[in-house]
Amino acid sequence: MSSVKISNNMLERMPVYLNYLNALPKSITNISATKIAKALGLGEVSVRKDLAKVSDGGRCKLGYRCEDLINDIENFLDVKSKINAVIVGDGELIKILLNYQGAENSGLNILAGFDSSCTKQWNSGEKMIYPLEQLESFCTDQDINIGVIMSPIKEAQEVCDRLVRLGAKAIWNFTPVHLNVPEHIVVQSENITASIIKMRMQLKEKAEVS
Amino acid sequence: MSSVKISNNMLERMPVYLNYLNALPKSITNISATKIAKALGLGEVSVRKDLAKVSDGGRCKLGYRCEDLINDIENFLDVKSKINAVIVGDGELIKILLNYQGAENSGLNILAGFDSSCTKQWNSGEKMIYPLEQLESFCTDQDINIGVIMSPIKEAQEVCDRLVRLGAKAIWNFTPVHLNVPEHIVVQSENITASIIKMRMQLKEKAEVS
DNA sequence: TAGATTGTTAATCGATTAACAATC
DNA sequence: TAGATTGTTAATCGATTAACAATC
Repeated sequence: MSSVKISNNMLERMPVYLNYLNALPKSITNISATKIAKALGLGEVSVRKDLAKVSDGGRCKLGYRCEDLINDIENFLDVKSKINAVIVGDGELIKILLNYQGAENSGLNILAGFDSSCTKQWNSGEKMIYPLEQLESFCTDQDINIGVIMSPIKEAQEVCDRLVRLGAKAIWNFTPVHLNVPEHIVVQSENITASIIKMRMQLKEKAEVS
Repeated sequence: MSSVKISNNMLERMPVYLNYLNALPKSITNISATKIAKALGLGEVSVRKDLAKVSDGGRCKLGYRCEDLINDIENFLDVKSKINAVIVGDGELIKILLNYQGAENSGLNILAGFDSSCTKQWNSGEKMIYPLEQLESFCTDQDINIGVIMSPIKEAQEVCDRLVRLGAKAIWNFTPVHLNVPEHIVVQSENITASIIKMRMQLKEKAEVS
């Protein structure tokens, strides 16, 4: 079950709702789709449809109980079940993601980092960073679901191949490189450059209007 | 002119093309939409339409001259014209973006960083990081287009307000907070949590199929 | 001419929005 | 009852895909 069909767009809105709901003061116990829509600048009907997909706690006149809605969304997203990840890349970058609270909260359990330019293991806050050579020996004992790639461009594809070989089912790609993977592997690419360009184009459009 | 209408999706594909083309070996002088589509796992017709929107260099049988196509895309995206940005947030995070080459290449000219938890200015590689108090005095001399927010959640909205007051026309938001801004301000939010959840859901779907 | 390619026009698909009925 | 809200059905919009004509 749980096979409610969900669009990518809806999926991206879910964490936004969750974040908004969690930030509400404790004194607010009920919330309507209308209010959420207005607060987040979204379409009222979109929000209502989204919420209806993940919760049946909606009551006429009252809306949803905040607590229940948070729970329903979390259940739907299944953030409580942890999945394992390792990060490969530059030590400083790794350090930031390793200690990023949001990752934990989304159910991502980052086990360790691996830096190609480091020769000794070191402790970055709570988690360890090892030399890249140790990737294989570390992973064989572990069940790795997600491999995070923050490597230099030239190493990205090779690192990707290694992670896939070690059993990663998904690759979270922070490099601008297009990664070639077997068909059954999920690739999620973050594209900082595309974000900058999107902003620039929007700025330009607004400038043209005025 | 230049008012070719462009969808958000297309805009996101553009930097991907650019990156792919730039990575091609020098020996390849011509490339077809078909080949690009195959290499990047995109629809053939999509790519052809995208390219047709930004370039008229397509030749039957030959495709596009790589050099020309790169040029046409760059022109379309207008990455050569620089726009100014400042970053506010944690020093270590700032440092990474400050020295990120991709930002420069996309025409983003980051002037400086501002850290609420630092009391003295320091030099992070090429650029300076100042105490947050100095944001106003620094910006009044400068023409700021984009304000980048990497602050702790609690400070995000306040920092946003300050940046808007100082003339930022766009806010690049790396916090999970929904920012309230005047209507004419562009907000681009990066949502790490949404990315994790998207990956997780895709993994789950694949698991269900098999 | 045949084949590879471009670019366009029409068809399909999916997401958002509008309209409305149902309920407390 | 009136009003706020939910949730659904139909209409609109936009993007992708399919089919095809044009060209070198």
